[in-house]
Amino acid sequence: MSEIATEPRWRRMPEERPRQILDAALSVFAERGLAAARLDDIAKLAGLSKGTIYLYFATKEDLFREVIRTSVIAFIARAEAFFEAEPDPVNSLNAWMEGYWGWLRSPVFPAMHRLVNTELRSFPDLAAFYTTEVIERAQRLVREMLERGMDAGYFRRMDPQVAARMLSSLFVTHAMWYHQRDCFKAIKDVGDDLLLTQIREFFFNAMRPESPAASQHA
Amino acid sequence: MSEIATEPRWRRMPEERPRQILDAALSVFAERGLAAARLDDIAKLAGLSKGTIYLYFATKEDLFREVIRTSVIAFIARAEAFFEAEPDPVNSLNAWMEGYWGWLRSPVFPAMHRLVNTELRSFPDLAAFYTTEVIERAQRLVREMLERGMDAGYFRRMDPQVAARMLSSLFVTHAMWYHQRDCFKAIKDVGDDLLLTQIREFFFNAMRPESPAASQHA
DNA sequence: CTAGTAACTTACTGGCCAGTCATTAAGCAG
DNA sequence: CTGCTTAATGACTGGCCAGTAAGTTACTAG
Repeated sequence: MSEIATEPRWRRMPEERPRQILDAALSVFAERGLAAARLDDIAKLAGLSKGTIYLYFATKEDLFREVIRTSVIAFIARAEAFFEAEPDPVNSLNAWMEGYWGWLRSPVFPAMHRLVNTELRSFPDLAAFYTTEVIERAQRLVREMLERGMDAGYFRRMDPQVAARMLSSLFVTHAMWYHQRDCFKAIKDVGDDLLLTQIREFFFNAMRPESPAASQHA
Repeated sequence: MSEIATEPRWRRMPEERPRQILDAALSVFAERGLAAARLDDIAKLAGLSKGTIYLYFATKEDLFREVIRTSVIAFIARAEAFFEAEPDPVNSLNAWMEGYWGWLRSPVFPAMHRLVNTELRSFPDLAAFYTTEVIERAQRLVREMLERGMDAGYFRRMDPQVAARMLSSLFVTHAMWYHQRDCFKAIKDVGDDLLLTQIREFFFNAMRPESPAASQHA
């Protein structure tokens, strides 16, 4: 009798729930992995109860699948936006690096990477989709930028496919380390931007044209 | 009374047990991951009972620690010993690359990498162990080789820590792709040795001195 | 104000599995 | 053969957590 009913203990938000759950799930999956993620933790982070999750998703794996699917779609949309930008190879490559690095640092990537590396065999449909629609598409674009850079004399001549692979290699690993900075102390003290700069400079150094006078070591 | 006692139901083999358990554990950890690995499965594969494992290892994590120690640290220790014996930076670096690449292609690595990327966050003490005993030790070794190479003028001057990180980055990612060749078609057609050559050449190109004329700095 | 119902919660269940311990049996010494 | 030591077993326990369902509350139409 004393208290006025100010706030209800919970609200009905059937429209917003799926989005809230997916966001929380992504966060928890990214941090803990699929097996170690607790649905109670996801519920708590989303500000609702575990039972509510089961109103919108049938099982834990179903939820995981949906998280990945929506994240991939978001990534592709963003990547395509980058690709429409510059025709200049160095500018577009720099823009791509910046955008790629931004995406890699988002919580989407570690979950994605985990799926690819560990849980791929459980989701064959997602595996095929990811390979053709994400990896090969991105690789082709980078390769084209590098080829133009070689034609312009900005980069040394080498197999552009290999060069694109090397660039991806550097980015992917550094992104994984970035997401585990507390474990990998070598990364911990290095700022996000500096990390990108280091990768870029290392890559550009590897790609810089030969000096007129050739020098070799045994 | 009918059967002649031919074989005992089990034998005493206190010397062989640890080795058997570690082998089985590596195999199961590789296939299922740390959290999903069942000690009963490990016991079954090793041909003994779960209780026996606890005669030799205190906990599951302890077993994992020992698996890591025997499979990885032995490799690093060998490399360190080799590095002591071979003072020439380029020779020792080439030897390191060859040995590293060989180890990365063994089934030990994907298991290790998977565990580190997906599950180590859930086991902080294991993470700390892995960081200090594996990563930092290997990184220090590579860094010292690179520093000597810079001092000798073989490599351009740059932060040796960063250079070591870049080298690791290239190797780790390529190893993962190598182990998933059927998914990553970019790697599929490239032979093992060629892959190593590509990585080595890319890295040496990134590290080659700015100007060949000015490579006599001590 | 009052049902009615859809959204949400909470307390519970059942299965799984790391770790334990009382028991069994291999191997050996005398 | 006998008795002792200890390697090894396997049934058991206790806790954790995905998934469930009965109960509760917010909202709404009349």
